[in-house]
Amino acid sequence: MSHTLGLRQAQKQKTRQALLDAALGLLEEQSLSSLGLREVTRAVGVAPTAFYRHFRSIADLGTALVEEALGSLHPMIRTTVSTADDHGQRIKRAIELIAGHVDAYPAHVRFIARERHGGVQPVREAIRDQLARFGQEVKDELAKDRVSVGWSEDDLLMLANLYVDQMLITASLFLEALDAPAEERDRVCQVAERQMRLISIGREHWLD
Amino acid sequence: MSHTLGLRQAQKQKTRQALLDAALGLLEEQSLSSLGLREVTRAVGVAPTAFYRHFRSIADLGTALVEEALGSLHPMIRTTVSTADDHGQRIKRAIELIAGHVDAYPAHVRFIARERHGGVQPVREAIRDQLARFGQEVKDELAKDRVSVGWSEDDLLMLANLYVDQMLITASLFLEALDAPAEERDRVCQVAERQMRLISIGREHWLD
DNA sequence: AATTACAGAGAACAGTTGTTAACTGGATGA
DNA sequence: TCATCCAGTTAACAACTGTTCTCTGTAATT
Repeated sequence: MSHTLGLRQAQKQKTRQALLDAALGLLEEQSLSSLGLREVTRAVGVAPTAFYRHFRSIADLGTALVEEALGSLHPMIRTTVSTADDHGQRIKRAIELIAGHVDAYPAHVRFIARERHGGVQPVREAIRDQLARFGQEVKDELAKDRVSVGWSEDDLLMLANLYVDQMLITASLFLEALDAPAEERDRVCQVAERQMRLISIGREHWLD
Repeated sequence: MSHTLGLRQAQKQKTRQALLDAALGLLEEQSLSSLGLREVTRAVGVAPTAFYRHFRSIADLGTALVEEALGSLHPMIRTTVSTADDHGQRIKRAIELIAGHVDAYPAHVRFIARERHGGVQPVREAIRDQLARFGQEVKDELAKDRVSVGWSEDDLLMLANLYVDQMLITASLFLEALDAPAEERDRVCQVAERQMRLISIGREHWLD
């Protein structure tokens, strides 16, 4: 089942990706609900009507961006949470992984943080669904840990979602500190690590 | 120093408030960066140009909304955190207070959640400043607690900000559950309470 | 009673927006 | 080779945007 994707489809996917990239760029200084279809096509250098060959609407493009930003992140999360080494080290690695991801894909992170509570319903729902998946996956990994014996399913999911939210908060802080001096970035790093540690301590004493 | 506010100024403040209210209403299904000046004046029933008598721009109106939504909340937070009774009861009261506030001012809460990471810089900064104030105030109250002896200033502020973020997350969850059946709302309530309790447990064992 | 200040109205401006329809030209499959 | 498909173009549409300038009526001041 090889699909070598003829010249036709290849070019189509190329402009589709160009539209997504241009939109993501424009969204650094505005929200999705104010992003214009013509604005996007103009940035790509293509006729406004060409937009409809790829997306029904801006909201549709938005949900595609959600998939692009979060879809490929699931394996990353799983391995990070599951890898079992020293507790303190694990937290440090998680924080560094978040920092690295924000460095590599700042626009994607900004988009998710911005549109999670943004003005476009379908996009909010797409993000909510993805984050719920993250929650389930983190829960599954936590369940394997020996610290989790005696925990109810509900409590495991509660903790998993707490971790997921905390990751997003941390990512957002790193984003704000992107152009800040190194000392500021270090400070954010330390605060994030301590918050994560405090939650983990709460986890260890949950059943007392 | 009495200022009985002549007829003139009284009427002006009235339309100003009408503009704020109309904007807040329109923002339930879009973001600030897509809110139009004419849209707001039309909703109030006033000429577009009248807008400039009250605000320089939509961003300016946005920062006024931030003040309206968060400015009067400081005393509420202080007393809630400071009141010293049974630990479990304190958390329950805090959650109920958040739920009540979301019920009473859903549009304000939505506005803050949406524009905290939204596309309008001055508004983001206004919200960030207010939340930083909340963090400081919570820290001040936490410092008075006997559980806080031996804590560094940095760690106290770290914890305070963790609480503040958690309050916002909780408020946002209540908002999503506003039109949901009572059982769903109860579920949200219980999850929020447990997350808050887990953080508090982490706090108690922080110095181990 | 006469003058000033000023909230709001009205009209006009150059640009912008989403969406429609009909069209073009090169890749695709028979 | 020829007919078909379809990504992208062109042109046009009514509706909308923020902002300027000028004007009006009435409250506030003298």
